[in-house]
Amino acid sequence: MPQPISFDLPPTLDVQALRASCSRCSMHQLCLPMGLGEADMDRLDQIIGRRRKVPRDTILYRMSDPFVNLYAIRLGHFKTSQIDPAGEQRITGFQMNGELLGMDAISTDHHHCEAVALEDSEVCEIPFARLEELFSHIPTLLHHFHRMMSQEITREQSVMLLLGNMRADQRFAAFLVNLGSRYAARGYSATQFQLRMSREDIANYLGLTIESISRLINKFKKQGLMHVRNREVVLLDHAMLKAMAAGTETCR
Amino acid sequence: MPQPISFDLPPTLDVQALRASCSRCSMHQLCLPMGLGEADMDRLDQIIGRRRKVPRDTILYRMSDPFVNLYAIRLGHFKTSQIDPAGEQRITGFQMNGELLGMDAISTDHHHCEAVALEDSEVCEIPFARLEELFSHIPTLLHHFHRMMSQEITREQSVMLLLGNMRADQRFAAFLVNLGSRYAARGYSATQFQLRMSREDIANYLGLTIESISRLINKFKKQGLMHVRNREVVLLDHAMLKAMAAGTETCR
DNA sequence: CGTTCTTTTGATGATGCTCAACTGGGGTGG
DNA sequence: CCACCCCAGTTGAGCATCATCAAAAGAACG
Repeated sequence: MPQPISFDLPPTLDVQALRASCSRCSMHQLCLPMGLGEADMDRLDQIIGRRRKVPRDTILYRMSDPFVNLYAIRLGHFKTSQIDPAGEQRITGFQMNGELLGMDAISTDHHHCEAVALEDSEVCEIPFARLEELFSHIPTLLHHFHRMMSQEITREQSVMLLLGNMRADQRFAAFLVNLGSRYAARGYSATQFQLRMSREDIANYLGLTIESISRLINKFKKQGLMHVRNREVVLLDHAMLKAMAAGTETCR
Repeated sequence: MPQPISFDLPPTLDVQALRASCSRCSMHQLCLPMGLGEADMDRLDQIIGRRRKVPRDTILYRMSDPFVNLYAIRLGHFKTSQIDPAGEQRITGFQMNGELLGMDAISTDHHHCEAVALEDSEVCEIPFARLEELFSHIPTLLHHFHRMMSQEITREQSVMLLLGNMRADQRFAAFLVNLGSRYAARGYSATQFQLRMSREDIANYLGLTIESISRLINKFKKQGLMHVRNREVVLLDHAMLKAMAAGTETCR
């Protein structure tokens, strides 16, 4: 539910605080400004409209909304979903801070998926038209942007492999290991973290049912692969989980 | 098997003939030069190294080859495949003329998949570093390139939906309809075409077995949805196939 | 403390895989 | 020319995996 607006702070101060600043953002090593000098980072800052708070369960953009901005996640987690041909909501990915939302919308000028915050989050709005203008002046920025788009392509390829071949236990193991490594890249623990998404979201994303996820969690627990308490997860046998994801170890 | 090299033509003439020319290519409405004027098309031509023949079953590039070029398919068909964690070859897509190969390699400077010609084909080699230089001078080209990368992202998303949810008959119907619409975009029949790939490739791509594909073909035939003779296909009830792909019609 | 939503657990069944045998077309060599 | 082989594709029987349905148990929230 929306918070009441507070009137007791001078609005100018708020606007200042809301202005994005890549150089002071902890994510600038992973995010769009990666590898830029101070001067170029400032130029990027100038086009980034504003920092925007996105409360939990809020829709950042909907399917077929006109495409204006990319969004860099400054803080928090999102899920992206599409409506499949049969009319069902299907989750295509989970995104965390430092990642970019909306790249699939470039091709048609309309969003192909819907993005929802999994917790109270913050994004930087990046007007794409202005970003493209900037590219001709900052080749480094352009190149890194291409890397990020390409990375999204390879990410989706690995999901394709997962959904096309792997069995339920492999999928779930791969999911956990993937989350862990992304947290590790952000300086957090690779083996101990909180699931920001519901079991239902996980199941939906992995092409399984919520019941299957529940059973898998139980099986993994019994085998000493992990601890789970509600959404708190500890990966106890990371090596084994990786091997299972790779299909070299099977889970009895 | 490789053809013997012919020595009875002046090599200079060959080189001329092999030079790419976007303006004279029938694919320039779909491919990279879309929307460019003559002058800009010439500049693009200048960086495109050469037109290269790729005989059937030839590997255009392998996984983890260093990334130098993108390839625009001028003629023919390709498949791209990856080795999955379990060590199996898995097909991630089928590409036809006017489409771009290699975009997934940008992120790491190495190819993530292998591309093989399904028939005798021709590609244009596009040195990516030089293409990126050109972008700062031709914004239209840059924008269209972004659209193509974005399109690849949405293509993969739809495969994710297919592999994650759809049942075997839906997958196969979707596969056929998709091929048809791509042929239609190239001025060919949407309902009558030749499969360039083996049953095995189709099965692999759709996350099914070759036996399932065989049974599906039979079922579709019996229901009067299509004719199949070897690799020759006629879609008889296109509407029904589309409905099946969408899941609104079920196949008894 | 009840209500509601999420998660767990159990029983049953369908879908599509595995394994195995068979078919048919194209090429090769005697 | 025919026998043979080889490969791609087809067909059949049995089975594993995971979905479905149903119901209970547990967490979250007012």
